[in-house]
Amino acid sequence: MNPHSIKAACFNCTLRELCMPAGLTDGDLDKLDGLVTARRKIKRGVPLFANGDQFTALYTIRTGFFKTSVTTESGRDQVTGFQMAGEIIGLDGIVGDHHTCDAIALEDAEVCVMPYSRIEELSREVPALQNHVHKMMSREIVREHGVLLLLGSMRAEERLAAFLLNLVQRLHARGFSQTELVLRMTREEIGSYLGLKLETVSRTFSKFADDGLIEVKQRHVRIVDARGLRGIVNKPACN
Amino acid sequence: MNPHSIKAACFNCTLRELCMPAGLTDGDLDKLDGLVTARRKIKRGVPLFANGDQFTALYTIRTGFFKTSVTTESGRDQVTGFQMAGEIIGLDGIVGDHHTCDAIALEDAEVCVMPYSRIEELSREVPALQNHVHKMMSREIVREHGVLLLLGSMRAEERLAAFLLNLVQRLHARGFSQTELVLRMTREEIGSYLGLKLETVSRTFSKFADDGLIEVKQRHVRIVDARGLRGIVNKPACN
DNA sequence: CGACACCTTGAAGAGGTTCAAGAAATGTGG
DNA sequence: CCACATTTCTTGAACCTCTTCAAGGTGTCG
Repeated sequence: MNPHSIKAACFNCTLRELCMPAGLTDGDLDKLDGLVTARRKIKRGVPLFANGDQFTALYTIRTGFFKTSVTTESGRDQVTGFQMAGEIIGLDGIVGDHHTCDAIALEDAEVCVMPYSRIEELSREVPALQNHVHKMMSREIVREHGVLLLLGSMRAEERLAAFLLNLVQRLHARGFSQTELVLRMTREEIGSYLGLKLETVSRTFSKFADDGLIEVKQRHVRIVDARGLRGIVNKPACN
Repeated sequence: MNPHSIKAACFNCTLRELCMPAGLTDGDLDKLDGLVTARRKIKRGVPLFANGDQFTALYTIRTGFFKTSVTTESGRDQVTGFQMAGEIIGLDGIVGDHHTCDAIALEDAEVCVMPYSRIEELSREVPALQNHVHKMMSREIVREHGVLLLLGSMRAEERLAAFLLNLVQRLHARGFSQTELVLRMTREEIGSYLGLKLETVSRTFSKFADDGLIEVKQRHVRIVDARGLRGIVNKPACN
């Protein structure tokens, strides 16, 4: 895959506004040629990188769906996020030259490989890229703040409602339905992310369905009453 | 406060190895002159910045102790971290030009103000600084991964043990005792951070004391059996 | 010294987990 | 293409951890 084809691909990529800084000049775009050195296809279930792997690059998801998770020596396991097209993974590796989490494809996927050394070089030359990189990292920090809030202060129903609304909102931003979604992950993975057991996730789905908030059939979910879900997340001002 | 005095202060600062990149040349140090434009004293209980404040700078803590917390419109509240000397706060503000959390001094404190625009400029010129900034942000992301693991998969005793060990380890890295510490935060703030109620925190402290793991007298804690605490955190390989 | 914030402890209750069994979907190999 | 194995999901019942509510104790600061 030669650099030229990559450049053309970035230029024409429908995801550009998701993963590239806005307002780049043509000169900037020329310089950013070579930021993405390769594409990589990842089969479902396969790690893009794993805990302990040498850190060399950040990855932008072109297609597919990933989960990231951390694991302790004692076998504890925590899903830290689910990532979809246009989102970046690998930021955890910068600090220690090695990745500290696993990134596993939940469906066949393709990513753009951006060697970190190039990111460093280019962001010295292109302030818009520099700013963009900083914002990506800051965004990830703020996202995790939200998850901390969820894990630290919400009950099962609130967590799952917030999770569904977040997922569907991100999918909608990518042109998918605002009301229908297909879960790419198992109940257990949802549970790990939300700090719940898979049985609790399943039961809560059933309860939402009983209450007429959603329709669930395995991994297919239809949001029937988004307002109702939002009510569940926001209402309890009790602390 | 003139730039020269700041430069001298950074140069001589005992915290330099905590908050500055290692291996700077004299030329680099000259360039980094002007990174810190001011110092700011913050009284206990006062916010350094608050949710919604315009983002202008990052702050390195010189002395004192902070907590950061996020709040929702519905009044939900979550402590996202406790920060001590040499640590940086404000990274949450980069993505949206406004801070999304509160940073409140838990004791009288002093911070070094580093305007973000200067950080951007200087890190284009000084690769060591650029790398350092990236690492700081990555470190924060990894730190939060750890908190997600804690909140998502640990029980009360495990959380509190992990919390104490983390605190004492960071204090030790700053030259304080490995076994004795004074908590700067209330039981309620610890509880918020750990996703527990203050009563549970209090009870768990008492239990640790009964079990001979620690001695507690209000905010004074003495680690009697660090190995035992580590055992609590690591043992349960059940998931 | 008195007011206020903070901490401790008990008892009852709720929410989530655990264990268990069965159903539904998915994938595999013949 | 079907049968079988495997994974995933659902649901029930008992249990346990943490929360809630309540009261009293301790420490701190003006």
